[in-house]
Amino acid sequence: MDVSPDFDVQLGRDGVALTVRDRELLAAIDEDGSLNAAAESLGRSYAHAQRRVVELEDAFGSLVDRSRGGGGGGGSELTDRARELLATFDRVRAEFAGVAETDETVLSGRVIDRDGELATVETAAGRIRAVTPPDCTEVGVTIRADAVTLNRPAEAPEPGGTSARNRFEGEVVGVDHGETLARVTVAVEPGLHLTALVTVESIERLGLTPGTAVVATFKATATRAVARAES
Amino acid sequence: MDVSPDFDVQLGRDGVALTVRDRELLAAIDEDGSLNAAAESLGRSYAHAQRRVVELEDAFGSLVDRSRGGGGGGGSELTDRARELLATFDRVRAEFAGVAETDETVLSGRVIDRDGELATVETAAGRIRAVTPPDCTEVGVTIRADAVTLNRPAEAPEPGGTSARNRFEGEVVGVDHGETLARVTVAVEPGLHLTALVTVESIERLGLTPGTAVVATFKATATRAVARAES
DNA sequence: CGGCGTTGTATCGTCTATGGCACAACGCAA
DNA sequence: TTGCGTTGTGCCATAGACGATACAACGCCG
Repeated sequence: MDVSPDFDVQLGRDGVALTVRDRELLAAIDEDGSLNAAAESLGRSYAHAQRRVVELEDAFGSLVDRSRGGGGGGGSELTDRARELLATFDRVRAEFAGVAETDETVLSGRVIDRDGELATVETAAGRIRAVTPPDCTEVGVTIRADAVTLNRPAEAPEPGGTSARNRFEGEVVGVDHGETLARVTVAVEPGLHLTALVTVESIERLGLTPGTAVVATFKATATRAVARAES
Repeated sequence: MDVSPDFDVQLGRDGVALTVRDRELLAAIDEDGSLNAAAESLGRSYAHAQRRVVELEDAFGSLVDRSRGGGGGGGSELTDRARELLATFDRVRAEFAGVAETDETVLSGRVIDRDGELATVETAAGRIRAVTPPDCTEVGVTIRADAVTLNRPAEAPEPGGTSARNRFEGEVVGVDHGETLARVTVAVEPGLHLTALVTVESIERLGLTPGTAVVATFKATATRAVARAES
């Protein structure tokens, strides 16, 4: 169907949400040294920017040290708290961006056992442990490519020795080289592929080429199931 | 600082974005069998709902089979494509929700080597391979708890045998039991903790209690660095 | 002491998203 | 043929977000 997932991040606190727009504003204040110049350089109204800063400080605490009068008329500067806030915003945004970018393999299956948030799902590829919402049996299981680690069969950890609850033996059927990252397609059942995102360094180290036998492992806590329309 | 990350998902296509609101609308149409009743039950205006459906179909193709006149005056029904769209929307949303929920450990460090998207970051815990944006040396590395797998030292995969590029030996210092999931805190350096999200099943299987020696591994492709303010 | 560029504050106009409403078109059933 | 509940369409009202403008307060500096 070819849709592109997109997202908006916000950092919430006390009912106020710091959005991308706010992030830009704070960054511009940091850059320009004054609330006025920041609004100007962003093409926004000073009045609104000022009100917004007050609003944000109401919820997040002191963010901008503002002073009026004095040499040059005054100016503004970000507090350490504001910088910290920007940093966590960027971190969160980077995480989300990672999710939006990396592709995933989706398997449909049926919940055959459940224990709180965790369920065992029977799929065409075998049984998968995944985080599952309550009250659903027909589910789609999504496995993000960056969550799948590939191991040489001889050195793959035994199920009892690792916290990776899902383990599938398979054979590499395709390697899609990027510059430094590569998508590896692993056949775990005839006609059933799992894709893993690994570094080209790993490709070379493990000697991954079509035909190579590998063991793919991924954690139950990194695997999510969602209810599937029973149409 | 105690902020709560939040997000809005959308599925984009041809410049139109299918939002949560649209998802609700389509679901209501599916439920109520008519566009009219759907708008009613959602407390929205029919006019706007109808126009929105047309807008969406402009971008996504046929979504709602609508018929007017006839027994009961007509009615509407979702197409298979619409159902598929809802399913992928839910999957994407579940992925994002997972990211927003699971906590992460953040390490600050310096890029000491770089190869395209991938960089080696020197941190207090050691060297970490992570996906890194271009043009930054002072970075914060974030490691999501659900991306960290714990292994028994004896059975931990050798660096050469796995695609998990990051590997740290440490000692369990805390286990925060949930119902079926648990957060395990691992000290990889004195005073430097890494948290992993694992199932309680794994806790028992690996015998994880404070003092247990473990090897924590996580993939470079699941680890992201972001530029840090050099204040 | 006046100038200057800033911060604060109030008010107004605009744009956009949305609900409210009116009315035509439709097609089956009584 | 009439009634009915739906879809389709146009127009207006409302609310919120935001820019534009104006003006007071501030405090160093020449």
